[in-house]
Amino acid sequence: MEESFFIKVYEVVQRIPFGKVTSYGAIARYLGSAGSSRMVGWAMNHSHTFDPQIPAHRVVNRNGMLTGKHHFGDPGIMQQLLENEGIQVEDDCILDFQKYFWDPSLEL
DNA sequence: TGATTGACCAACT
DNA sequence: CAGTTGGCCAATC
Repeated sequence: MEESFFIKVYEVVQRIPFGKVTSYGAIARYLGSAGSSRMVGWAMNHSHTFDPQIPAHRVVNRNGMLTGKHHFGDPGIMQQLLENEGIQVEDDCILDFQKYFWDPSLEL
């Protein structure tokens, strides 16, 4: 199966357990290219095109900041989804980010 | 078809 | 210490 880079991104994101989050760089690095972290964000932008059920809200930047919240249709949706999973979010930043951080390279 | 951008990260100046 | 640049892959102009 010759899956493209962004296809693999979707696979990883879909495997993020409930109540957990990860970062763009972590996924990109797990795939073998730390520089492709931008592609991860781009892939999330079109995630609904591939599969609208992709939990893109569980993917944040390295600082745990909800940088892509604007791409969920309306700002605030991303925070609502995270809080719905028991994750505390304040000022567009995840509290105890390390506690909820899920590294694909550790699980996969 | 070449150049630019994109929800980032890390290193260098 | 803060600003800039390089890097990666794919899509859009």
